[in-house]
Amino acid sequence: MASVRQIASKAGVSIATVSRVMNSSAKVSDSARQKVLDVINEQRYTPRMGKLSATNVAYIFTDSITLGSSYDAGILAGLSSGLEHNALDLLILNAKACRQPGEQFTDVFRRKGVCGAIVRTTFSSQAMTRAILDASIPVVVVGDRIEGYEQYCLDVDSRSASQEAVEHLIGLGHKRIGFCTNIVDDKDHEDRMGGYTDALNQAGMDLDSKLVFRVPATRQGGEQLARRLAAISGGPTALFVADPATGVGLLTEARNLGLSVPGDISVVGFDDSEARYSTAPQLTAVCQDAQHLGGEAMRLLTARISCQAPSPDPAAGPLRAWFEVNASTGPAPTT
Amino acid sequence: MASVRQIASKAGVSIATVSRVMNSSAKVSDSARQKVLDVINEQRYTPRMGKLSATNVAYIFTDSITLGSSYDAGILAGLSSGLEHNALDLLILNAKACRQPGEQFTDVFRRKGVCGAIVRTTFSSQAMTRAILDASIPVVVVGDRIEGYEQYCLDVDSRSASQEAVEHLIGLGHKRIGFCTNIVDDKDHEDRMGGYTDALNQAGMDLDSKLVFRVPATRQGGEQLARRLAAISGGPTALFVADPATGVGLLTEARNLGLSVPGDISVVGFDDSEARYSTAPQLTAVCQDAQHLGGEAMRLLTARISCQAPSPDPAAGPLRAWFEVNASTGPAPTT
DNA sequence: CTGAAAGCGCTTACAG
DNA sequence: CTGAAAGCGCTTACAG
Repeated sequence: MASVRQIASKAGVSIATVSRVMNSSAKVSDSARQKVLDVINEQRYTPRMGKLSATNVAYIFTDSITLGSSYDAGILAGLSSGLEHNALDLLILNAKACRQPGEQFTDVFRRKGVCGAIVRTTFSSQAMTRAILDASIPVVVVGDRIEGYEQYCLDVDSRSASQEAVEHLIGLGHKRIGFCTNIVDDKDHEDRMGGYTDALNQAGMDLDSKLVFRVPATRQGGEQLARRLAAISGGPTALFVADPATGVGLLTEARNLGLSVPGDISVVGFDDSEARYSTAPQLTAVCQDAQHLGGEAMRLLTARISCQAPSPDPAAGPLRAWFEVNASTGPAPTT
Repeated sequence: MASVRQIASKAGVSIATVSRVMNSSAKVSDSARQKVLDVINEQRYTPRMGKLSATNVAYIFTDSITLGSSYDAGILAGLSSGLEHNALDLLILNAKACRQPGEQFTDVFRRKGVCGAIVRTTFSSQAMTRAILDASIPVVVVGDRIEGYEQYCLDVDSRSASQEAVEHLIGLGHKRIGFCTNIVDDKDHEDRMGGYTDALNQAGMDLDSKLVFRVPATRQGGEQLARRLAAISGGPTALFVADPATGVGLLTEARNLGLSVPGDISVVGFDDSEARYSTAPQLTAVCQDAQHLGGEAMRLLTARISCQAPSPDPAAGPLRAWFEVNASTGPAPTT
């Protein structure tokens, strides 16, 4: 609303003095400064124009923002490690909400001082991810692989580790091996499902759609899954759960229900932090390191921002998921 | 470096056309637009002046940024819940690094479009917290209570719940009850230590400084603590561990070392998420809800930003820690 | 220390 | 669609 001119006239000084107060320039008398500050506070004056700086890295969600998950916490921790060294700050953005009517992402990024973006995406919002990729700033996509933009995508391949996990279950004699995934799809979850079907195929086993479950990727989802498993007969004797919180919730509620892991059912979880070590039993899991992923994404992004090493192939040092056997898997029950 | 004028002359158009291209205004021919875009990309042109908007909420660390902890993950999740509704975005800032030479926080906040800040602070940086509080925008402090600014501080009182926890241990017959806290102090940790000493005093027990431990508030710190406990004789038979990750690491490493919890040693942890449910044994703990704290901080801050309900007393609905008995505490060993 | 005036970088009617 | 020119909001020598 207000401008320097109005503030100046209300305060009974010139616009130059208002400007000096705003810029913490020392050469203003205390009395003049006070008059100006009073009017500024009263009018809630904020300059409408000014110097722009683009020193923010955006962590931008094309779907809803889920900062509570271990995946996002890990990524954020990784991202933040590269921040100070580069004098950058981190801005959390919701891609759906951040645009004003008719605005392009280029405009949003300029308006918000964003010089580079990490995109957190899912299948259902690929169009939006493409729109962000077409903005005029460096972008790195995590968790998905967008056709035609492969070099901007940094994902952890968990397909072969997932296959290994299911082969481990097959090797333990399990015949009915289930799979549980999130209610939202992305490339990461497709990989895990792919590893599951690869292992079944290779062993000549059929995919039974009754053994494929979908619950929200939360502790509550895992608890719900445990109750479903306890309620059905002829259910799986082993399960590959493709989300960290789901696996933890499943173990907790299984214990409450008197369902023994791995006695009654073997569980392979998925871990992107170190949750597998604190569960009881410790969770056999396909693992990735979300913090490392965040760190690499930041490294790649800052290199692009400063135009060092255009890095045509980020897959040079691929990020790998691995399979780790702990205590939640065992031989198939002999019925 | 470059300005509209230079871009215009290099592209062979007028500054008006450059401006139109920058603003996605439709009335530019494709050929002119392309010429301008080429020069802009080549020169890496970014406008130096422009419209300012202040729609960011800062989560500002006066110490190092620790986004990996469950406390920060919870707070962020809580903060983000109030974001979209208010058309605000979240900016992570390091108070030490964000100021340019001679700059005040007021200037930083204006430069970065920050209209309100949540301060994440510790004892060692109270001066910086005060400087932030004196900036001209609404501020809420979490985790500490700054003298003279109590109404801007939102902290969870864990003192009485901590006292209750230690009384629980005393009631179980423990005589040597230890306390473990972070290597960095803040009001939250002071509360927990206070509750510990309150309970000892009330029971007529002396504080033994050999039973007070300090390790980094991480899983590794907890593992280190377990090894220290295993190595000494005449150590505590019960322990109140004032940090979430420390308690989890302690349980994990204790199991590795063959130290039985609660058989050999009872452990009361601290939990700000739901970690206590996935440990083995499930952790008896003083609990707070970091996500709820973040949500309340955001509610308070947005009310101040929009000048609704000046809310003179945020303690109206106080945030409370509580004590929860699970399976990691038991009777003192009979030696 | 202060104000009138020039200046900066960008945007926007206006005329063609 | 485009440019010359006026305009906007803020900043900054300059003179006092």
